[in-house]
Amino acid sequence: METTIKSDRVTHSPNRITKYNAQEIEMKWQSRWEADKLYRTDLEQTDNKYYFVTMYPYPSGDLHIGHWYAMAPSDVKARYLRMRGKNVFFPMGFDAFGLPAENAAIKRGIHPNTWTLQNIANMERQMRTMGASFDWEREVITCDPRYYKWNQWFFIQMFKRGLAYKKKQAVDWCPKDQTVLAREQVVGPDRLCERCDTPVIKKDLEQWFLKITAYAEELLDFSGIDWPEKVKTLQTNWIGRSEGVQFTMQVADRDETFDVFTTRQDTVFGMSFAVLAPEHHLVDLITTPERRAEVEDYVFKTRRETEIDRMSTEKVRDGVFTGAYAINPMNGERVPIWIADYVLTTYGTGAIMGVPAHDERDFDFAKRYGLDIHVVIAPANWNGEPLSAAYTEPGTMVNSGEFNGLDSETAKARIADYMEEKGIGKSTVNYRLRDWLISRQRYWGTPIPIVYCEEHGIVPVPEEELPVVLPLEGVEFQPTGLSPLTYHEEFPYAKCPIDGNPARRETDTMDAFVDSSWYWYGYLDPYNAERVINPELVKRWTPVDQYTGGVEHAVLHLLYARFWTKVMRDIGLVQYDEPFLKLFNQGTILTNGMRMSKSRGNVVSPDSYVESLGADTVRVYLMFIGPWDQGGDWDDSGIGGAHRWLQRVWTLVLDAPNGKEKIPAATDEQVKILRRVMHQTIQRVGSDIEAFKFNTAVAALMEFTNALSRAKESAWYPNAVWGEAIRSLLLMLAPSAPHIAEEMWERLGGTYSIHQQSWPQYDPNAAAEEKFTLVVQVNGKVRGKIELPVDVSEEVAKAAALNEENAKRYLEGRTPAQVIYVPKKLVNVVVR
RNA sequence: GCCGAGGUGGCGGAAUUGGCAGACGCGCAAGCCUUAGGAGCUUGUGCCCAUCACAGGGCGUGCGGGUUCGAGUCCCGCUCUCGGCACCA
Repeated sequence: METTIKSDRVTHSPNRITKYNAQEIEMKWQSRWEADKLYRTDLEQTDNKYYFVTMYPYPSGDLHIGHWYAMAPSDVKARYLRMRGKNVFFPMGFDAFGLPAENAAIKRGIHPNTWTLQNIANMERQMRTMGASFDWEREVITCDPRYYKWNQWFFIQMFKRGLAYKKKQAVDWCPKDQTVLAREQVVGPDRLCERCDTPVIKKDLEQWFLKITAYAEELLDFSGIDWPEKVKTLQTNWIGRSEGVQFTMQVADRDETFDVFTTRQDTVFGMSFAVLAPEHHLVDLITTPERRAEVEDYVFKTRRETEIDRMSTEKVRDGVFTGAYAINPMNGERVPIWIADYVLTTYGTGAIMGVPAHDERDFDFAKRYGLDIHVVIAPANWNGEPLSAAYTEPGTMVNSGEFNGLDSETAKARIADYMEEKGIGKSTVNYRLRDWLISRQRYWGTPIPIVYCEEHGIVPVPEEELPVVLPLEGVEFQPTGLSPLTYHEEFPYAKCPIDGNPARRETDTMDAFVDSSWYWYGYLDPYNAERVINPELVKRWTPVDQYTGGVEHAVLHLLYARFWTKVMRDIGLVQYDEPFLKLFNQGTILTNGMRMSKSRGNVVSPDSYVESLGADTVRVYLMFIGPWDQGGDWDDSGIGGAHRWLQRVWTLVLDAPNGKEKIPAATDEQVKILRRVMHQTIQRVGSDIEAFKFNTAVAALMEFTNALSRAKESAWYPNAVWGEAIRSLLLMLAPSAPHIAEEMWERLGGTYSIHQQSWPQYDPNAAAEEKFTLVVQVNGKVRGKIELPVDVSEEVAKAAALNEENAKRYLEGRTPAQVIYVPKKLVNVVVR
């Protein structure tokens, strides 16, 4: 030990050191790192590769505090992993197609391309002020033809495989944005447009879909990926798998049949009516002349209702009788066929069996129209009285022919088998998931590479002619309900790739979620003209090791991305099933409980904080305010605390001795304690960052700073010991506050760059405590505390506890009934 | 209605397998320093009682029960907040 070395070290003298000037330091290091290409990843070097992606932003114009909240902690983790020896690839790009650009064009007369590129330039500048370690050389901007060319290529591959198809159906239309939307982009019970909160309406339109439903079953399988339960649940519910049977019903006295789907085949003997969706094709055919007027009125009414504001829709279950009857295939009974809008065309077969006794909706409907209610599953202790509500629980089968007496769960399986045997129906799985509608009647997106020929119909553009370039000139942006490209002078006029005759080009563009479905493959080989992906790099670097982003994309981007990768697998581009091995969802920063958005005008800019306090302070504060996955309302009242801490670190590290006041040399014990705290901190900070617990990682660093300050005031430490502690502090600070850490590192004579150093080595022996505080409880209440060596025996600990002054007062005259000993924790003395 | 997450000081939030509740920070208070400070430093700070005493005591993690030597943590029943879904047969 070197504790005998004389000290001339003294308490601090803040006047002697340079003031912490965040702006100056940050600008200096940002340009240095950039000049030195510090964060350019060597993709050829794949030992210890780690592909870390954080969701790329939409270039709305300004990087707000919410972007920082998403990106800065990701950057911290990327930096940390590099120090742990990983070859981290941490790219960034822009989700550059989409509506806001076009809306800006309409509102302010600026071209969407200009608007987008200006915004990107500004946001890149802002991201640099954050000090993020993105590899900008692999940037991808999705509105670049060299990128969206491959969207078109993918589309054609899917078209060839039947995974992209065009179909006319009732789709969701946003009247404000004048375009259709995917089912996933219609939110909440009021069915609002995801972008502009306008209630959507239904329109019958011919649109392009991607057949995501072909992967429904596979998308339910999350094995092999480490994703938050929440996202898995959201996706699972969204896909909405249900098992049941589909069986055929004969229309009485007619040569027509229709299929129904049910998950409750055990209740089939209780059917007392059948219901078709008003849009069902049979409605017109089977309606009897005397019912026709009423039926047509109802059909007209429902069609109108879907087009008016859905908010006013009350869930009244009404419908009308068609006059026709159907035969229950299980017992030959005739049941009336009704139509009602509570039956949806878009799910199952668009027709149901009505079993009022065992389905709430059917019960309401039957009550309203005086239809029969047959109980076929007896509740416990039921003795034949009418039900006051539908009984939907399992029970004993009654009035069900040969299935009587079985419990309904068993009967479910038996009846399914029976139906299969008799050819009545078959076991079926239904999903709520719909195919992904990707057509958009807007300009700023990837043109769909299709040509319509009078002779040959729908013809894909040959791959060698890609990209179909989105024209930048000669476009009127006013939305008309048709794509602005429709009115372009040249764009719509094409030649049929087969016969060369004049043909019409598809003028709709693709949903921007197509762009984001594969962009991380693009980073590995941006804008390659020859091939969609670089197979070598994709093989070596993907799947992505860690993905971070907001949970709002759970059933949008994150579902589409999984689908896309599975398609890529089936095309032979990748050899695995899932794009992102690990996912972490950070929370959202709100203002007054509301999401930040430019349109709401409630965005908080980090720029003024960066200017006055520095990027390092903002980064640290964002990490510190709470658990990363929690988010919360923006409140800057504590940001001064983060700044003060960095200031204290600055002083602690750089304060030079001035030789005036002597303080004692540290004892062996003090040195040991200092090193112990250091190693405990190394352990804590590392495991916290690993677990994305940035708030407690910062807290641990603050505690370490406090411990060092106290140590420095009370004793002089030998250079080796003190230097090691300070260096560890800086190394651990480096991912969180990269600029100030680099500056102090340089001033201490450290090798450039601190960001290329290794994370300090954790030594469990050095971290181990020698003593612990034994808590002495009497009847479970804390009555005293004793310091004891960690290896104390149970007997000694118990004896010490029983002898503790304050505890003794509670034990006076009484014999302990029981003495509980928890090693290294406590002794609880139980008295009666 | 269904599914999911969550209720801890004045505030943001800490708390392996049940074992010192309130780490860290904000705010607040007192003191120091300063020509001044919305700067900096030191100390204190869950609530209540008590006290010369950093003697002590009572209460305390949304509410009500339970299990246990011991519960923020486990179990049962409520309640409130937030997020998602919403006639899915």
